[in-house]
Amino acid sequence: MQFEKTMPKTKDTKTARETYHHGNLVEALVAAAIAIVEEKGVDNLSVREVAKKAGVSPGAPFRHFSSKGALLTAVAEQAIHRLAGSVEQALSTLAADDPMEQLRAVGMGYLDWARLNPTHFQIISSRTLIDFHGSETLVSVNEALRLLLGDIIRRARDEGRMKASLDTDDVMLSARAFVYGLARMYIDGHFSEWKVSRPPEDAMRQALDLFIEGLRAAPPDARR
Amino acid sequence: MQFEKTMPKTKDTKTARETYHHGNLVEALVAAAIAIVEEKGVDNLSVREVAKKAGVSPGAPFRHFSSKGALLTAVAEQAIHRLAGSVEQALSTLAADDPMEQLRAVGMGYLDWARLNPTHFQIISSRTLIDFHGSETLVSVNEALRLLLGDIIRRARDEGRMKASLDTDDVMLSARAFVYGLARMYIDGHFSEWKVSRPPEDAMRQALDLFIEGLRAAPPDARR
DNA sequence: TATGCGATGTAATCAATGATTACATAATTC
DNA sequence: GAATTATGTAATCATTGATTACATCGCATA
Repeated sequence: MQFEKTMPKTKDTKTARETYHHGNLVEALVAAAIAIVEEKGVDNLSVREVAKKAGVSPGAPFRHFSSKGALLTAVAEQAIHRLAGSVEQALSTLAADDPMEQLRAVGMGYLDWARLNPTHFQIISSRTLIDFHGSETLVSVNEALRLLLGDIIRRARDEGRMKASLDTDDVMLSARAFVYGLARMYIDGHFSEWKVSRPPEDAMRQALDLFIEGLRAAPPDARR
Repeated sequence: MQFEKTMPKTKDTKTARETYHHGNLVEALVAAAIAIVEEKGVDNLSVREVAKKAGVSPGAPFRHFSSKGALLTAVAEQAIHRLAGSVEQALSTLAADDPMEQLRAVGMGYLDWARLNPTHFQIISSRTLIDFHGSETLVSVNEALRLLLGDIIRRARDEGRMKASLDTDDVMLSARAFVYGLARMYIDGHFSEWKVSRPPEDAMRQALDLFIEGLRAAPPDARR
């Protein structure tokens, strides 16, 4: 949580910290970075300000993070766990064991998190701000989510709930592209240009439903 | 005279200048910015380097562009025209007057251009790098593309080629999100993580087909 | 408990960059 | 040909990421 040194300082050239050593600077830096990023966006984040917010000198963060990117990567690692949590949570609320419903839940869990955590979504989606492939955490959590999606799609197909003509890999890529595109359109500020007047979450849900309906197999007794 | 030493002797670059005034600095700056952006990415573009490439002092660009963003906006204005051209070109190659085919053509025109012009796509998609809404050109060309898509979708629906249950606005948003997501996944470097082993253009075409098939109405005599 | 060494933070500094201002020079207009 | 405007230069500033030399702490070990 917060430290007492963030309180108004009586002497501004020295920090109000009692000890020379911070105690837990790594966590404090990540927390400060998150706060700043949420307040002013990723583009307006400087290591100096992070250091200032944590109450240390401008060079201190570099003892723990070799670069600004490394600091943001730590932020991303925390973020992707929360994204995965949002997806799992959405899945867990389902009553029936229906793969098409699971597909929808995964999509909405992803979209909800992106909508509510736009700057974090931006960070974990970037491959220039952070060192994605250099982070075991980022790679593995991302892969777990991908495999989860693959399992659901495969099951939907095997159970005849999805068009048999569809290839699993194609559906995986398409589904990911679709939610990624929706999330990024929202975050990048394209919704206004596309006259999305409804609340974003409604528009996203409606669009997701449209996509999923396009995958669905006709019910077996649909002939007349 | 100072500027003589800034001129590369016997060099073939077009940055050499004999006169104090450049002559056409605005165009030269945009061209230089494009070259640098394509070579080193948007993130590594500095106004200084643009100025250097154009053979002028670091401050000169600010006589013509009030900020780095204004310069990039000019680049974006040129880019969006080329994007629109790619879409129109794709449409013009169609033989039959089939709205579903037109939908596919628009999508592929968009995706092809994004794939072949990744950094330009990034620029025109950004709302922080450039002043999108402050540019009449960007807004109007974007809107024209949106209206074009709307017309095609409406016609597909009216002609019974698309599921009657679908709302035009929903299809528009979904279609845009889908191609935007594909393009950004590719440009942001997500394809490798999603095990897209085929050539990107093939994967994109396959995915686009999948999406469009999901919209298509069953042929009237499809019952058995 | 004393001490020595590695870990952690500070201060000073560098280079790159976006941007501003005062000034110099060219081009244009009358 | 002089005055005016447009255009480019030079100098400078503030911010920032990053490095280095140094100060300080605190923990392990004897």
